[in-house]
Amino acid sequence: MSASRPTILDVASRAGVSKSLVSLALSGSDKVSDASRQRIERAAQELGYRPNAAARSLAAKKSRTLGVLVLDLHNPVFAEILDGVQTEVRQHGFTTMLVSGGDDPALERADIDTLQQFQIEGLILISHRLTEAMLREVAGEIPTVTVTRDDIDIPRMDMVCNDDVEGGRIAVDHLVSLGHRRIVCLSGGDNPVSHSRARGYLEAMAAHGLSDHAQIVSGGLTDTAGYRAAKEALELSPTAFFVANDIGAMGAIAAVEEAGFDVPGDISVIGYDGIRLAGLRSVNLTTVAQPLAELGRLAATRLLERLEKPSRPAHHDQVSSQLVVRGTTGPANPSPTA
Amino acid sequence: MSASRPTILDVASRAGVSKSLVSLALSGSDKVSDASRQRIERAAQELGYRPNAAARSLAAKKSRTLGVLVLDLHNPVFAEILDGVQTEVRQHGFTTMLVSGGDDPALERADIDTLQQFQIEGLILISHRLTEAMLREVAGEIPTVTVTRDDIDIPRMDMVCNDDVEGGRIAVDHLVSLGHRRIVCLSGGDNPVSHSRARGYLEAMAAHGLSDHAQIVSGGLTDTAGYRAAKEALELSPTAFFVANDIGAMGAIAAVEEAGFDVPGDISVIGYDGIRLAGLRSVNLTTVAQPLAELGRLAATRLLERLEKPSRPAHHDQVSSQLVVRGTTGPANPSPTA
DNA sequence: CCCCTTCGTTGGAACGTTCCAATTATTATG
DNA sequence: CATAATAATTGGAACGTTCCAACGAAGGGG
Repeated sequence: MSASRPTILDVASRAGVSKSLVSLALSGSDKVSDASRQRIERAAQELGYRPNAAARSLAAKKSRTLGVLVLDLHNPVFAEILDGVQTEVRQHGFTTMLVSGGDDPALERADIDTLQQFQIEGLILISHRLTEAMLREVAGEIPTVTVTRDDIDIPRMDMVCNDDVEGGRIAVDHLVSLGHRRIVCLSGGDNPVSHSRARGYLEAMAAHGLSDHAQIVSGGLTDTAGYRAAKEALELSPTAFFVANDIGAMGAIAAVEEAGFDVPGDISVIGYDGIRLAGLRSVNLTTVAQPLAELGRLAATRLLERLEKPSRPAHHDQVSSQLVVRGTTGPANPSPTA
Repeated sequence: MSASRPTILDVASRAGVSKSLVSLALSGSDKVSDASRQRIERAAQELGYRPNAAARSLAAKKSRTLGVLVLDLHNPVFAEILDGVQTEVRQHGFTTMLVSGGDDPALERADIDTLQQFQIEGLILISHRLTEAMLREVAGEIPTVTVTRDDIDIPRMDMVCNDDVEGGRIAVDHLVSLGHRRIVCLSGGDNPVSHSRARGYLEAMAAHGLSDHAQIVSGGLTDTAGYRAAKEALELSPTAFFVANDIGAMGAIAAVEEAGFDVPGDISVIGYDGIRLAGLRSVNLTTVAQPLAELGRLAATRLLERLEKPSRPAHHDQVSSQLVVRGTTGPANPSPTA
């Protein structure tokens, strides 16, 4: 019937020392005698003592906690980035607090607010929904690193992202090498990531003298968005789709097959991200794979570095993607509609 | 040069009132004059004041925060349950703190520790990795509700789960109605969820007089686990697989197709969960769908109720699944191996 | 044998909030 | 117009921790 959780004072009295010494011992100070340390540890153990993070963060003025905001927990791509973040963060003795964001910038801003109320020391944004103004505001208040966007230059804000323009080019190069010319880009909508990928697409199309065939249909980054965009884009009688992300590509394939076409026999589809799921034989999606865990790891590293040295100039990391050829792309079929 | 974040005292002095009144006003007390309230709100606004959750939780002895532990962020099934949790929790003015759990019980236990340090008021466990002893310990310390497990009866611990036994039966009934007899169960391994589903499978097989054909191959709840289990189970020359979850089923289909069989022409595959992704035409998985968001919503509701009335006896909710017939199941092929 | 250093330990202030009891301002009542 | 009742506001204690200045006890050097 433990009235309430034991505090440091309970531990202190049980060990027969002062609360200060308990604090010292539990934080691993070297100026505590072995005898005391042992008694303290035993007392803590016996009482099932667990430090109160609220009190700690209040007194120490630091929380040893990092906030992480992700765009959409439904898309496994974020889980894979998160893996990288977690690994790195844990190694440094920090805790992460994860929020998944509502669907619009205001909600997302509110989530960051919540995070800040918990006195997080730094913020990792794996999302691009925030407006530039909001982002500036946030980055001004707290060390921030954004993952997956490279469109904004904010003084103290680190960015780690994939070279999405290059990725777009890689996708197009692959399709062109298979003989495709009517390649339609199913963009992920109005956000920096999708813009860059679309830009890479346009540049590569131009480089191949296919500017006349370049067409972008704007969708979103979910399966349904990919499905709808593909359905619409089918009107343009393409021989291939470059879809802005893997989950979207899976949706696009669904639309293509539903319309009675074969992938890749009639229409090739290439995605972007390199989520594990897409590697399954039954999905077997050709894609432009980002080093996802590495992206997360790097973001955590940069943030941790900045906590050490807050005034350091902004670091912009860019990692490269790699083409992963699987089963959804193949030689161009001259008349897929037939 | 904002030395540091504004506190309630800054707001108070700017509004020309005492800190107590600010506290009152900001918590929406009705005993604050309109004039004061307005001045306080304006001052807070202008200063960009954000309450310090650590201080608040310390003083109020409650954090208004719920902890959520999920088994595996890579499986979209958890995101869908989480949606339900979030909706409900937010409506009640609570915040949720999400941790994703390491791979083993000890790590998961450590994650719960972290959650507890943050003084969460209640815990939602969407995981079944904890040992019974750990679970008892945790549930003894903090109001807890577990989702997706129904194997343990702990005094104050609420449980909400799907009727997995019934679900297993539904799957088998469906396959049998299509003429299948050599139905192999690809179980999700050694955990309560998978056990129940397997039990439903066994019961239904028996009910149909197919006990002789009942065979369980143990795998896991990931795509790769499903893939491996299917590969192994192919030796048993089945005409259908009942896989313990959708992601696993996707892996299983990959294995089946890789072995040169057609789904569902040669071998039918039915999954379990009803994740949105599996509804995509390109996946088109027949499955036993749980009401995922509802599961999450219910869990949150029960937890919130318990916070009101901590001594209430444990509530065990069980929701029903529904068969969703899509494209991966079809009439039995008498000799798929041929 | 005294003083100085070092080691181990301690009490108290501080962190930013909530909550309560106490105080003051305002309004209603006879 | 005094008094009671009510409304609005306030200061101070408390929450559980960290951190700092200060303390006593040993030990070493002169």
